[in-house]
Amino acid sequence: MPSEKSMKICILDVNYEVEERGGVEEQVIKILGKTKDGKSVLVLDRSFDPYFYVEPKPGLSESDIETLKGRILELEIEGQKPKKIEETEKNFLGKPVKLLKIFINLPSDVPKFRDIVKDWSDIREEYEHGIPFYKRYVVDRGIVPMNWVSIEGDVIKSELDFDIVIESGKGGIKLLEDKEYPKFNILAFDLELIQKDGEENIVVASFMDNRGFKKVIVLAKNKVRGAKNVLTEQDILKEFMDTVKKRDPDIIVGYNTDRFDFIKLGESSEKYKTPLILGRDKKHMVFRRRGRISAARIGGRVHIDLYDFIEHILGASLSTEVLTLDRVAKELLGIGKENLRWKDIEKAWKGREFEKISKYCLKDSRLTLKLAEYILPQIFEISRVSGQTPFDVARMGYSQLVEWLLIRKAHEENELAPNRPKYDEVMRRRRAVPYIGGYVHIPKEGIHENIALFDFAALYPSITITHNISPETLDCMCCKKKRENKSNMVPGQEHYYCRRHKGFVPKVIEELVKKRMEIKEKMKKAKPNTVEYNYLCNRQYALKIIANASYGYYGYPGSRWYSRVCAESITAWGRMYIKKVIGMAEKMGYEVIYGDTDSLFLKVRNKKEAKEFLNDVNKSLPGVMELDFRDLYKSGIFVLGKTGVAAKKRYALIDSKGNIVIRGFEKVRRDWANIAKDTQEMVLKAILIERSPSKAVKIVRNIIQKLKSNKIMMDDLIIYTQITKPISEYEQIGPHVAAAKKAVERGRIVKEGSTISYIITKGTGSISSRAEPAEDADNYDPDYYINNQVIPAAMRVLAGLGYREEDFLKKEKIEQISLEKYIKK
DNA sequence: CCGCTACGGGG
DNA sequence: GGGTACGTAGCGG
Repeated sequence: MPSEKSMKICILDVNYEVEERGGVEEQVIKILGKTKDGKSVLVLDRSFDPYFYVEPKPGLSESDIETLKGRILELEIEGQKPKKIEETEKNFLGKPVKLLKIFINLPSDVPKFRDIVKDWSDIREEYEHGIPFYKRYVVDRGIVPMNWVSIEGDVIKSELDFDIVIESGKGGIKLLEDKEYPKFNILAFDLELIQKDGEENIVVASFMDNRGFKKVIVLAKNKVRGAKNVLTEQDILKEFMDTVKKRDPDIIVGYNTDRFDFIKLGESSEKYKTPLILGRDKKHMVFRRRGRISAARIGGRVHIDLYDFIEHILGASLSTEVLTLDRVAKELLGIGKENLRWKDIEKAWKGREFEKISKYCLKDSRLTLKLAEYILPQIFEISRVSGQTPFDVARMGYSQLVEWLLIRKAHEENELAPNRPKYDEVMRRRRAVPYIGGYVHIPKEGIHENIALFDFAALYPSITITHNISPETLDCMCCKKKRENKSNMVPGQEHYYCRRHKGFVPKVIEELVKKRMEIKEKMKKAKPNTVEYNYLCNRQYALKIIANASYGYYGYPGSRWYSRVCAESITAWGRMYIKKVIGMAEKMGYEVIYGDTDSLFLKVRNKKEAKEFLNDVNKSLPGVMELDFRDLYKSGIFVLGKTGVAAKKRYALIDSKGNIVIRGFEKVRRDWANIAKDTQEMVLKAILIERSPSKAVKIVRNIIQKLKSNKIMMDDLIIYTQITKPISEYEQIGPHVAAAKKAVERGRIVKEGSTISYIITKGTGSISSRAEPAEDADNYDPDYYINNQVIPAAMRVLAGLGYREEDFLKKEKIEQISLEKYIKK
């Protein structure tokens, strides 16, 4: 007997499924929640129907509209007819539009009905047909994930692994004020795999959760200290599922688990015909396709791949440019991985050092858990601001976050969301001539001392708000006649923005910026490192990143609210403001070392001078525009990126605490030989730590000499590249393909997915023709490694110090370049 | 110059 | 599955 009940839950996830009930297919919304006392709750809601809009051709008479409605209602697809039609009116980019809202029985039928009506002559356009059903649901019902709701409904009996399953319906779910989160069970895991006989097997799995639990499962005949040993890979799989079930996590976290660990678990499950059941719904894990990456979904739990979030969102604000678990954990937590290289894991495994690998694996789970405890609160706050589930937030880019927020706000404001651009339109936008971006004050190259960094707080959002930049306020008719536009003309352009009506996008952004200012005020009163302070900090971070992304969204080719003119207007005003500040600095006699878009580096004598400058500037800035002082750096080098063309952000600084801040130098990828990676690292260190460009040059010359005289180990010359399709399918024979073909001719197996290692050897012809599998190569081409590997890697750093390629190649001694030359006194 | 191909994270 | 969502760089031709 179902019993009626009311409860409060914090919503962790929303999803939907199609179920068969009495021979009829029916969609059901599934909400995952958590009560304050730690119970897992599944809420079922069958009261929401999918729909989309069509806009009849303007000018149709009322009877024409009635006929149209009748024709739509008579449509039939596989026995299904539209449920009903409502007439409604919404605003589309500032103008009212009459619409028909067509309700459909099944979510997957929406595109089918839309496909039929899209060619009808009495229909002008269809809208909001591409919005996933569960997203439609949360927007329309005003539900915000990671917030508390009250649920009225019937508790039902269930075989599933939830503490409570409840059926609710329309009006049964109400949003409450946000409060502290309940305590979630968070389980981190990691796998180790070993390749043997061309096959990859899971050999170790480790877990750690936020309730003091840890576990390692190892494939080994004998007992391994600190681990549970099992005899087969299938046993690892079973033990893995058992552990998840017993620990019953709300959130499962890992690092790169969408693209690695869950794929491997899935393959293993297939190999042993063992269904991979990890969810409270007792169903098999599924991959949900999301463009380039598929996301592993586990029913009734939230799988968060921290790497996905770091790659899309957090990475931009880290100083490391390499987003490995080791580097990210070092930067955020101050602890890195066990010092064990990839190849060493294999060696350790072959050497039967099971304990060593267990420890290594468990350390990764620990780092992942600690990282999750740091990062999840950020994801949760972004969920609250954007209205998207943590599962989606962790996998979205900046543009998607802005887009879904705008879609939600559009619904609240009775605005129609513009359609996504079609593929051809995206391509057209992508190919369009780039517009002028931020202003770059060409760096004074070399080494400088005492540099103060200033930047505008949220320059582009402030401009968007101050100048009311929105597609529907652009060159509006209402201001044209009255000539009110004069006060809001884009610098250097013939466009203006409305001064009478607030635009949709600026309104949304202003709300974010105002909320952030309130939070910033609260933060001043709160004690650092308390729960309250950290929460405020994460909330302001969420508000900041979404507000800051709004400019990029106007110019993002896939954008629904794409407006190249708006994007151009924002950068035009941005250039005006930064130039104004640079002009002021110069007038006051400061040397401007470098400036880019919203920031500038000034040479100052001390902090006091920097603060005085800041005060003077801020007195002169209008409205919400504000310059901030970031830090005073002891020294730094500035480098022009690509010479001639756009100057890139490349600089390295030593801050007041002695930390090195590097921008734009790193990133030599794995398809480069070790010799190139190592040379670049040595060059950077010589400059930043020893502050000796001449030593850096000597290092490069030294490596080149060694390459020429055959003194470099072959191992350091190997280039690793993956073969991503069957070899016969390659149209272009790059070096890695040529090497793979040779390996195959010699009887070795190179499949799709193998990584081929090769060396470029001496001889004539193209680079490809001289690529030999590493194990067959008995010589190497010094010129290739000098010109295509070592010099380009070193030049990334040294180009800015005035060196040219020839300087490394000259036979004669290069003139001594002293450090003094680069230090501005 | 264009178009194809790969990387990223993980092991 | 109301699905098909990156940005950049090297190399061959």
